[in-house]
Amino acid sequence: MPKRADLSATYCPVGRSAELLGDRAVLLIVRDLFFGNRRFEFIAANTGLGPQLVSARLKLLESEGVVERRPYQERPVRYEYWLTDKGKDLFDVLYAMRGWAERWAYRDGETGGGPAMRYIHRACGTDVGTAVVCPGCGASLGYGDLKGEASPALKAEQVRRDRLQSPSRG
Amino acid sequence: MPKRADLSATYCPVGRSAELLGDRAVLLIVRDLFFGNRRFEFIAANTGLGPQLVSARLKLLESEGVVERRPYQERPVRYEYWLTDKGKDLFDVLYAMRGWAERWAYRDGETGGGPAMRYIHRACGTDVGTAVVCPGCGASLGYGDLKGEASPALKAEQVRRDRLQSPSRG
DNA sequence: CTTGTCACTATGATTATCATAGTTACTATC
DNA sequence: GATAGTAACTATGATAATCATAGTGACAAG
Repeated sequence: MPKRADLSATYCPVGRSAELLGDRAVLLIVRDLFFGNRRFEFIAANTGLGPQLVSARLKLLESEGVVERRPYQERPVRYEYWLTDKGKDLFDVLYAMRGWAERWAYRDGETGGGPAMRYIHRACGTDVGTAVVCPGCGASLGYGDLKGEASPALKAEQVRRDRLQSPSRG
Repeated sequence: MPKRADLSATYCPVGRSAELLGDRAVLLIVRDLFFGNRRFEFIAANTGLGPQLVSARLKLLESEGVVERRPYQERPVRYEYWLTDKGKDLFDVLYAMRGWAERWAYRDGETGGGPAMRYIHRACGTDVGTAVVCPGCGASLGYGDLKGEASPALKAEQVRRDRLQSPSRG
């Protein structure tokens, strides 16, 4: 395709977000980073995206200040990708996307009765469903307030990263 | 590019949403529909997208049950596009995107001091800023609870649809 | 000195997107 | 009644993004 039109030259805030977030690869990578999946190879494996796409998008996200590259070892130098504050602030967007999908994107019983991903309010232990305000205690819910638990179906499909993320538990 | 990988075959709710929402054109079109911009030509003009893209995406959105096509006149038959309940439920996602952009995507003073788009809680009149819970009365905020007001900068750039949307006020 | 790990880059085929122009089905004006 | 709108699209060709697959560089371990 010809160079895609630059839509960031708008005053509309949705338009500005869309320039970055209107991209499957970006969304999936950011999702994985929220899940604690920080290594290049695992991001590529878990998202199903090719390495060039992952590489290109991580560079884009870094240049946008959403992601930060940090070496986690020398000899050989290897990098991990971490969300910055600007990146962590995308939680609301992904959480809203998740809520919409839970309500509309599954056939009945597809996930075995419950949601594909359950969220528990850490402070009071309530299962929040797809709410943005805790139905138990009324607190508003942001990044860090929630503990996610994937359903068995979702867990089964996620790339196992036990080996690398917890090398001592082998 | 080769046929893009189908990522909807996942149990991850963000992945399922991303299949539809990870697309600039989809986001911009849905935004315009929320703004009440329901005609093909105006959507194309206001989003800056070409007619083939708008056509293709509207068909996709219709097949996904997000958008509904309704004739607004016979002779010749002309259609408008309306959000279904499933489509209206995307409000939270776009509102979260807007909030993120307001906080991160503008240089200081770019919009003349305030946000690019101001939202007022209809029930109590409070300017909600980028909150998901009204800072005035504590109610949670969804589609219909808010009244949006574009900043002068944003207004100036939007396609004027006064003529067609209110034909009587000429 | 061969194998393995991890973070990438290179290549070629395929397809989505863009800009521009054209089509269809009418109404309104000259 | 021929021409000029209007609105919702479709057709065409150029270009660039994406995919699958393979390869590279830097090092560690056996």
